[in-house]
Amino acid sequence: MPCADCAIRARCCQCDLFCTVSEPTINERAQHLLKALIERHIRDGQPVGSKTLAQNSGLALSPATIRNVVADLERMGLVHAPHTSAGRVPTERGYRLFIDNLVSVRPLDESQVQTIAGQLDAEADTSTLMENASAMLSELTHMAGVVMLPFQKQEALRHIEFLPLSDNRVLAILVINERDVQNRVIHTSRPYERAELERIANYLNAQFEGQDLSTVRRNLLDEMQGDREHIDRLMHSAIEMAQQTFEGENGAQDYVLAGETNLMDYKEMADVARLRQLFEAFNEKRAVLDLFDKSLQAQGVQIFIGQESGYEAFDNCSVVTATYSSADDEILGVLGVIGPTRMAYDRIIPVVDVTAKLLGRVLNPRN
Amino acid sequence: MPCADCAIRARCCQCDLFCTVSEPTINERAQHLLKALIERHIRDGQPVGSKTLAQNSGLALSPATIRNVVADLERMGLVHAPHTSAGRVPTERGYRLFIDNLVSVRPLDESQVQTIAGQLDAEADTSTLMENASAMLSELTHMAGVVMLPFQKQEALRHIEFLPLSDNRVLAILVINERDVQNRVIHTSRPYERAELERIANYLNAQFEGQDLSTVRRNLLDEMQGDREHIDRLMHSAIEMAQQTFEGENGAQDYVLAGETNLMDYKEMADVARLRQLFEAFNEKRAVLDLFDKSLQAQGVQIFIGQESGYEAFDNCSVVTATYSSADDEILGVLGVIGPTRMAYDRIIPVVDVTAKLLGRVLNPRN
DNA sequence: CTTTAGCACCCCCGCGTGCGGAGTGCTAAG
DNA sequence: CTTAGCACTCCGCACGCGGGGGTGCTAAAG
Repeated sequence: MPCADCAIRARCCQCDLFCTVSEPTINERAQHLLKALIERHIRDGQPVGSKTLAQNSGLALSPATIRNVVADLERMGLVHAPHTSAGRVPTERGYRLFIDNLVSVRPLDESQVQTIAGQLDAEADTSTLMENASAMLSELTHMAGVVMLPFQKQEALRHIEFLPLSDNRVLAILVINERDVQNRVIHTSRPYERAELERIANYLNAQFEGQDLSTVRRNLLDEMQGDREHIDRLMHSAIEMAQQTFEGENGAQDYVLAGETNLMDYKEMADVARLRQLFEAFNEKRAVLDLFDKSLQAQGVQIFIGQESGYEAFDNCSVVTATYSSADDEILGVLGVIGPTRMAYDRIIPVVDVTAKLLGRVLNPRN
Repeated sequence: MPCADCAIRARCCQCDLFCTVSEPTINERAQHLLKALIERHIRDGQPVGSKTLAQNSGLALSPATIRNVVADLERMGLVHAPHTSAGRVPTERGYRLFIDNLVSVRPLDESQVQTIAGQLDAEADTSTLMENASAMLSELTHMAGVVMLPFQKQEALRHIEFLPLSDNRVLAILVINERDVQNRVIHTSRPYERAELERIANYLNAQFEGQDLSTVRRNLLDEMQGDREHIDRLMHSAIEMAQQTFEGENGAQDYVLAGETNLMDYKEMADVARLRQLFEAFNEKRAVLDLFDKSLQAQGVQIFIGQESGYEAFDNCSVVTATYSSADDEILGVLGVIGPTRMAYDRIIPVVDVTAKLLGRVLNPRN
């Protein structure tokens, strides 16, 4: 059952990656009750029982009736009772359904949007901007904010330069895209004179200037594979050197994290061992990067609930991401927040959404 | 009472900053017992009672006698009983006395030193080196490792390069001290040709390579006042910029933190609220930087116990720092570890000490 | 067939109680 | 000064108990 009217573009029926089980039909009333139950649980964190639900759902039903319905929901795996006689708590599948079909997102009013926009200073340099965005996300949501650094889609080699260091080491300086300068130390098989390095650099500059970095890499490989009799030693070194230089250039992505400590306030995160796991994941970065990478595949807001992320560290967490894009709708990167699964999605989603849009807009004037 | 034979140069009697109360005389036996008590407590984290102490101290004394002595220690504020009938736990003053006079540091054996040395790769660039050092500290001690970035005392201009950008902008690239690369966009009053920029760079390189930045700047100013023709505003602003960059960097010190999450393992850190405070302090950096700044005043190992640090976030923590220095004993920076006050000082102190020495040695060949 | 009231049951939670263990301070004797 | 003995204190733990919130089932009502 595709959810055509899926208000937010969440990872759901559109992709069969997570939603392997097709939901059995679930009638209007049950949906309404599930929604009320989840909203209630999000509000106070307690298991919610039939009585509260009866008073709270807006439907004129007796607790007994509600018990029957909720029992169905439990059979469907949408809610779960922590113990025999407690109320019900949403399961991950329950949250999934809620987010895909039920949640009523509360759009931000104009003044809030203005506030966010005001925080994203167009004048600041990129990394400061990312930090601000991240800090803002974490502040607005009281959770951890993450902003992945934007891709440099076209990495045109602008200039390359080598400087001799001691001990067979050479400092390579690459200028990419007008203003990005990278430098790294490479180890060579023999010492090089400065003049020699200059000639190598000249050759590479003449040959490759303006080309995309990946193209450069490919071309270098080609040249290596050809006959190479006519390639003199100089050329050979040039290529060897360039090869080494570009090898490390795998576009290692990175992100800016803020407000992790906010997470320590939630009672569902009280377990120090889990907390440690989570913070270690933040440090290692791999999990977050992988997850954000997945989010790149579709534009807009996506949500990973608990185990959907595939990382144990995020087990009791939800991750809400949104891509931010350039004016011509090219995706530049991803941002988002990480918090306990029990989060106020109706507020969080628009915050992430709007921040992403505004960040894209601010980023736009630049290259 | 100055402790002339203070084994490790700790913040103690030498400076009256923290040690305001002069210890009443405390006899040999009491010292021995205090030492045994603290060592025991460090080992198992439990309050230690008279019986354990009797069996453990090596002195042939009955529990009753020991009780008397320990009661004295309590009156002196060196130990403290959590409740009426528990054993004793060292107070901060107790730890202070222990560290200043009693602790028997266990020097690392040669193989351990070699291991550390092996991890500090002299080939790596500075920031990687700092990260490695920090990671190693945290691993060896199972606590949080901190390495403050070294000061750049002498800033020798190694190479300068200009690249024309669009719109009267020029990208200046400076290589300083072998491997530090700085770059910035400079706005110029008129467009420059590439050839022209090359000429300027060549001139600057020929003229000033190897000189200290401030010297360069002075010389440039001199030249500007004299023969105007050769000197370009461009050159001037390039050097100015380099200077700025470095000033900015020196002012805002920074550090590399590793293994914070280790701290989550200690049961004395189980309180999530305190943990949060601590981690926020790590993020804000101010507290750590201030503390490390204080450590710069004296060479060698220093220890801040609990409230001595003056920061609430470190209340149940101790900070063990050591300065690392160049060959000519000029202090380059500080490193250290942060952990619960109940830490194995006899092991931690030499680890920090040796790491600092080795880091200084590795850093030495450069600049 | 659905909804509802009633009922028995279940389980968590907080509270008081009692008990054993560990350690102390005091006292009096060696 | 040191030590044995003793009374005392306090913590931690297990146990039991009662109340509250909530459930599932059943049977009656709509």
